[in-house]
Amino acid sequence: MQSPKSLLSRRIESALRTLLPADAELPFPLIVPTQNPDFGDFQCNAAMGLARVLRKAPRQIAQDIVAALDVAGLCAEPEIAGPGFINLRINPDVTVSCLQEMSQDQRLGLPTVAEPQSIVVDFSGPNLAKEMHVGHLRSTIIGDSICRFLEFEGHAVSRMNHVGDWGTQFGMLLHYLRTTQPEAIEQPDSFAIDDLETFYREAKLAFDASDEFKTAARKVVVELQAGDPDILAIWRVFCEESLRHCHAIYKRLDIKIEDRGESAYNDALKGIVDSLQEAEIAEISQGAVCVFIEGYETPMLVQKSDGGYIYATTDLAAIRHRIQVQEADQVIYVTDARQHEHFDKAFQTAERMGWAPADALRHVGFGMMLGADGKPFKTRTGGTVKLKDLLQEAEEQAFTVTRELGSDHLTEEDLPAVSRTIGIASVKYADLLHAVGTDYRFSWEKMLSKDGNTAVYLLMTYARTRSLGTKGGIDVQNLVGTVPFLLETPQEQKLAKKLLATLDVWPQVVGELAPNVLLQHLYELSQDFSGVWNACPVWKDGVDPAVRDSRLAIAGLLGNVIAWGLNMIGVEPLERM
RNA sequence: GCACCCGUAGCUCAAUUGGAUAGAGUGUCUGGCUACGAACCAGAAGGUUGGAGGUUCGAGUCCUCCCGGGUGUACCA
Repeated sequence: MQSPKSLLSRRIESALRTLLPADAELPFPLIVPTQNPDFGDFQCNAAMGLARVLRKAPRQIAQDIVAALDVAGLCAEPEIAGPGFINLRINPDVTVSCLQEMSQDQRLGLPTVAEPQSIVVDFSGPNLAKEMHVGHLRSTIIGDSICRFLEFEGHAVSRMNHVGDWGTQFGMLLHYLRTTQPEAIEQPDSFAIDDLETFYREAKLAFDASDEFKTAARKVVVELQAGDPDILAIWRVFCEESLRHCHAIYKRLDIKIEDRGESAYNDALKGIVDSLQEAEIAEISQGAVCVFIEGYETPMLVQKSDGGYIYATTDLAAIRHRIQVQEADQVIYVTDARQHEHFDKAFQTAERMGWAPADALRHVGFGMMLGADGKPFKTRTGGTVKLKDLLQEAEEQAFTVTRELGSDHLTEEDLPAVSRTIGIASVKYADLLHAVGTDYRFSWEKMLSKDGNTAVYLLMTYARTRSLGTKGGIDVQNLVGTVPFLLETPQEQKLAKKLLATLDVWPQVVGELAPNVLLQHLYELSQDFSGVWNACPVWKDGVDPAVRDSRLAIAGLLGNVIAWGLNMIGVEPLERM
């Protein structure tokens, strides 16, 4: 469906076409929402920009635009202000009819893409040698949310877990496993490591303590790379166990992802290097095979001087595989921003080699999670925070807060499940609320605070929309799209316009892969609804039944929007809390 | 050294990609539950957008130079 803004944009576009040469590019954006309601709902700033092109005074151009503009049935008479702003105020009946249309659509008026693509999203990607830690949190949460965006758009999304399942540290781990738990090889089903971190530490201790161990560990690496069946079997046992740990986390976070480790590309690595050399894109320098890239001092190494391959080689192989074998139209990498240079180099190289079309590869780099002191988030003793501990802590704190505040809507038995949801939702929300690209400070206090912009606020708003009908025995969802909207108060009108703005915000969210823009919008919606809640009674004596129905329907629609929005960040709303 | 990112209210963060008076939350102050969820709402105070130039009708945003912080920078990922 068309939002009021897009309806208006079309009219502006027609008006501008009459004033500009046929081949001229239209100014962008045609209109933007006003920041101040005194200026109406939308404003067109095109006149100022066209002043030079048309060699006319901007205010005169604004008048010309207004003269050519047909706003019949859409908005009030445009007003020209300041240097040439054109202010536009949407007719109330347009708001109502658009809201009606939105209410009747399962997708809330949001379209699917005309040409669905096959898109690979590479995210999470922990190293199987160790336990998942906070460093994987942002990639996992942001990556999942991006997948949800693209899936909702109608794309075919492959969620790929490019786990670190290869490399020298596996020699140490596998040899340690072989010596301490030989029965694991015979009975892989019964094998389990309680704590990967401890296991790693113990293996490292053994490695450092004994030259014999070191030699054996290095031999294991060689055998592993040579494809020795016995060693491969141990390797599989270990990787599967480590992956079980990962998927326990994913399950807790309600995240689906498909594992495809680095090792899957082993057989392709030699071919990658050969091709690069044949194409004379790679050359040998200081004994290593390197790709020099314009603008960078240092090359990207694809083969070490000892003949070994490194992550750049694997990433190139993965790119080629994803584009050529998986037939992806697009590959999106969600990793921390520090890897920007690496991916820039890899992407440029892949494009030059014809392994990926231009603009098919995209790196979404996120900032670091910092502690209250502004330094990387660590435990009190300076250690790495395990992801499972962080989630545990979040759930426990949510439990405490939930119980302290109490609820007339919950029984004691509801508490564990509800607080788990709140805890996990809070972690996701606090992360995605921040712009992806920048560092942010992690704060337990803010995240689970009882007031402010938190997951709890949105969840509570949703629960309130759902419970609003109970007093009259009505399910508000049944009224959505079936009763007329009567927007009597300023609060309701504001909320109605904001609901329609969802249609305009969404393209930006998915275009920029910016969850924070979505959450900002949902928060504003919730605030506007709270305003309605306090100003517009539903069950008070004397409320006109038609007004009552309208108010219940708005609550119902808002609930649907919040539920949808939370779903886009991987949060399932609670009916009661 | 070179490259990239950042510097916005006491604190944590936004700012529709160059638009009008830079916005939220928190904290501080004032007020509000016989109406349905107060985990809420209404209002007040709080700013030389690190600094200096420049580009133009208009700059937090673009260009140059400083200051301060972070990250990367040849065989880890």
